[in-house]
Formats: sequence, C-alpha cells, structure tokens
Amino acid sequence: MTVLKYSRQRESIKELLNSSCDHPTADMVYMGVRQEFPNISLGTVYRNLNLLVDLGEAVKITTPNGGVHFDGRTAPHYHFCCNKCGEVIDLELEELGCINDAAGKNFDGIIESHSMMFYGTCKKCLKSN
Amino acid sequence: MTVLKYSRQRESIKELLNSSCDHPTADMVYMGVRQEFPNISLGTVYRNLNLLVDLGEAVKITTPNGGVHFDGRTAPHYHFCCNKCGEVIDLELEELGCINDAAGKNFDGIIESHSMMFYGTCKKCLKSN
DNA sequence: ATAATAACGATAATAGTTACTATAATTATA
DNA sequence: TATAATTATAGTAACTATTATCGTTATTAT
Repeated sequence: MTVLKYSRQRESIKELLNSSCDHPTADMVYMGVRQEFPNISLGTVYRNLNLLVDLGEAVKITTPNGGVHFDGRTAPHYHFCCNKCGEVIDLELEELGCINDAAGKNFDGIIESHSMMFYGTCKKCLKSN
Repeated sequence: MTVLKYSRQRESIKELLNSSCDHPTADMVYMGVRQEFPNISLGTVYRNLNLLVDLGEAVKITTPNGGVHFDGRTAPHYHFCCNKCGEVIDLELEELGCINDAAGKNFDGIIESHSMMFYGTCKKCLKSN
C-alpha cells in the first residue's frame, strides 16, 4: 500500500551488491557503504537489504554456520560454501529444472523451487595448509 | 581431549530426535524433553544438540527464514520447507551422488558434499486456503 | 568409598536483527 | 518554486537465538 521512494543509500547498497563478486553479509555491506555514507545506520542497511530481497532484486543466502549472505545476481544459480573459511562462491553448474518434479513424487504439496549449496574446501584454504 | 560422559538428558534428547518424524527446532526439543526433565536448561538442550551434530548423530537444517531445525535421521536425504508455515518435511528423492563432480567443473577447490532444500506450499497450507 | 571430571541448571552475556522515533529527504501538489 | 504529504534515515532501544560462565550435581575411574 505504501509507495516506494528513492533513496541514495538504497541505490548505493544495490550498486555494491551488483559490483561485488563475493557475497557480502549485512555487516560487510555496512562497512562498504560507509565509504560513501560514513554515518549510514546499520538498520538502514538491513532494511534495504530485506527490501531488495522482497523486490526480487537480491537473494538471501543462508549458510549452516549461521552466516547470512546477500547476492545481487538474481538469475538462478548454485553456490559453494567453504567449510574452513565460510566464504560463499558462485558455481557454474546450470540449474536443474526438472528436479522439482522428481522431488514431488509421493509428496502431498506443491514444489515450486529449490536451492542447493555445495560444501568442501576452497582454493585459498587448500593452499594455506 | 575431554572424554564423553553419559547423561540422561542427552539420551532423552537423542531419543526425541529419533522418534519424531518432524524436524524440531531447539525450542521444540526443549519443550518436548521438559515432559521428562521438567527443569532441564535450554542451554543443556543447545549444548547437546550441537554435540550430537558434531558426533554425526544428528543433522542441522538451516532454513532461509532463519529457523534452525534438527534431524535425527543422518542418512543423506533432502528436505522441503513450506513457504507459508515454515515446516520442514522429508522428501523421498534419493541423493544425487554424481552432482558434486558436475558442480566441480571449472571450480578451483574440492567439493565434498551438498545440501538441497525444496520450497513451495505444504499439504496442510494448501487445504487451509 | 573416594576422587576426578564431565554435565547440569541457572543466569549472564553476546551476536544478529528488528522496532521505534524524531528528523531529513523525496515526491506530489498548488 | 514553495508548500504539503509521506517515506526513508540515523540513532538507539529492544528483541531473539544462541553461547559462555560458574557453582553444584551426576557419572566414571580408582
């Protein structure tokens, strides 16, 4: 019901998400955007990140260790999460479209989508051993 | 280095996890185990749930809305999470073994495992509409 | 039985996130 | 362009989930 209004802070957050190839957490976004808006509030970052997710302009990625990351790339793709450092990395594996139907066999509900996360050790952590 | 000692509370938590077909949160486990141990501490529940996960006797399931669920079924399988009520349900889809290799193409790291979560509307929520 | 040590219950502390409120920025209207 | 209406912000308080602390209790070894 309420109308969306432009804000420079939100624009900056969106730009940061789209330009960064890593998948920043809310706190990382906060630190990054503070370069441009030194006294932006952490609450503003959270509010806008959630808003962008609701608008479909960003994706929320939850990792098992509790970390929540954000991704400006909204086209469906899968992620890798390093068991050692927790970093989240894009994978090139194309989305498995038919798998939703396969999962729906013998299931009394509607399956619309899925997310997949791969785990292991990233390049950086392999080296530092 | 420290030696594991038996505790009746941990046994009760393990039993509850194995006997329940739903995937309780820490708080649900807390409420359940209180039937048998009325003054068990929530901290004890958390400590033991994490311990069981570390021992490989339980699995932690993180959902995007922030809820953390636990599963006593440790054999690899996939889950469905209802977008409306948040309930987590087991799926019968057998694990995709070869997909780890497929995901590892053009990836400079080691992929060891993956987790997959399906989303949509559960049977119960379909009815109540 | 006694000693050693891990686990417990109770509670405090922490981390991540959301809610609140007065002020500032944006948009619509005259 | 000035003014009014309304959303967004910064700053802070509050909240939720989880972990840490610590004196006491339960379990295990001697």
